[in-house]
Amino acid sequence: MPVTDVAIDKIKDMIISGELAPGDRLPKEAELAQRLGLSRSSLREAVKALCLIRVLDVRQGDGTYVTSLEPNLLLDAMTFVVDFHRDDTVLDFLAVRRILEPAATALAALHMSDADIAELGTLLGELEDSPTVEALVANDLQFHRKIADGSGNPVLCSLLDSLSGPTARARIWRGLTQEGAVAKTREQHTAIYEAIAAREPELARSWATVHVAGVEQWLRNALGTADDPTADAEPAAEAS
Amino acid sequence: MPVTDVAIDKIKDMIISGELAPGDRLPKEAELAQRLGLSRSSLREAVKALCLIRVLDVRQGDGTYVTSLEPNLLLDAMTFVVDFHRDDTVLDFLAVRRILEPAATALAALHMSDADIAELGTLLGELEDSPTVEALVANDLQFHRKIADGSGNPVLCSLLDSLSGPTARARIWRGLTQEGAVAKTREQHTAIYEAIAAREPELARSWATVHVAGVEQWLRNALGTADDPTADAEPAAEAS
DNA sequence: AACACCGAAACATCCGAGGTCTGTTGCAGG
DNA sequence: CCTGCAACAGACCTCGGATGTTTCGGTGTT
Repeated sequence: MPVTDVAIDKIKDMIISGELAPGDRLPKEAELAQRLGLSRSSLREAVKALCLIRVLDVRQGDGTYVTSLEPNLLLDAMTFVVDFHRDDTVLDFLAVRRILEPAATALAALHMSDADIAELGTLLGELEDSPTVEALVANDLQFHRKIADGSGNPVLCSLLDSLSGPTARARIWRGLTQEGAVAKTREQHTAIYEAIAAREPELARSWATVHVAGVEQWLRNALGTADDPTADAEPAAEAS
Repeated sequence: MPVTDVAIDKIKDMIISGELAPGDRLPKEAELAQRLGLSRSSLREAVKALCLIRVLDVRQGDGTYVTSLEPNLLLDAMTFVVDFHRDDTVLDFLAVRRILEPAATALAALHMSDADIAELGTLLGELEDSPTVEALVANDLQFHRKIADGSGNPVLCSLLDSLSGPTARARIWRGLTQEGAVAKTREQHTAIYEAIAAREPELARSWATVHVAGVEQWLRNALGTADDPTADAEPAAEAS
């Protein structure tokens, strides 16, 4: 095994064993390199790799630190991974979201504070009648993120965040807006909000299921009918 | 932004744009370095990072290749991330698994082939009466993986695989065996298997829920109930 | 007390020289 | 003609040092 990989494991072990706690500073490059028995160059490769997945945080002129290691930070790295999956496996990712989102929404109906619910309502009102695609995406993202956050489970929240990341969403929205499904989506968002406000987890879950399934159905038709993206075929889809 | 990070993005873009397809070989280090406008050392850091998350695959003496980019490979990297979360957030991870596992089991009841179901049954029979902890963990892992795989959704499968990774499991099992819950677990596994074999998705889902919830409940008690105030403080726990 | 300057510490980047592994090529033997 | 072995070239691996940049903290001036 390459020395760099060994170094990655060593550092990982140092963190897991508790020798390095979140927020701690690592020994300086030269020192740590000697201690692990390799050159600075190789050590830097290891550090860079751990940096990509948000385990370490290097600050030039200061030092290298262990991050907070909170779930949202680490799962965040998954966004990067999801970016690599575009057309082919989008439906698989969406299917997972269809499982998680209703569950998160139900949990949110139980755990969200009144203040957070109020903010959720504000969010709905902020959207103009004819919003730009960018505003729409941003609002949609915030709405679902707030609900996920309201589930009280940071892992679930981060996971959903990664799945519905900014990447795949824009394209979907663009398509949806072209078919004038904005109104329907807004209705569903409102319904989800009201179910949460009424503290009705099962109702919230159902609306969330309907909501995600609608997008899924639409997407399935959009890229399922044929590989030809210009084929708009059935405008139906979406919901019913 | 550091040149290395720029390089990571550049390579990422080259892959996403299709310039580099899965399985393709990258230009040699020196060449790519010049093309991206940085030194070989810095490029190597970028490559190493992308290697950690299974996007690239370097083979000494041969060259650097883009991996298949299949979901299982990329999500696999999440196992590495999950390893960093031990005692504190295990329950959050388990809660997510409690959402996904029943859904996957229900899907498996619908989609698994008869041959795969037969293999699942074989797996159950392979376990001895008084297995070692290692054998138990291995068998349990295989059982759930096979079901996840049977869901037909590779993303869901990989995600579950990461969540129930080998790390957190061993400890849980050790505890469970000490309380003699092995028999109960085996019963539940059998029930799940029979529900799948009978093609009863809802029954399979319920058994899976019961199964995971049992582990969750046990773990919650084992770790100390004082964590979640909303959690029922019933001493009920898991076993009978 | 507030601000500007300066130097030490630490990371960022680059370079060039060996080392090691892998796939291929060419030759000899069957 | 096919097979097996050995040498070769290509590509990555590792190293250590030199130089640039950024940050932090101490110092002196206003």
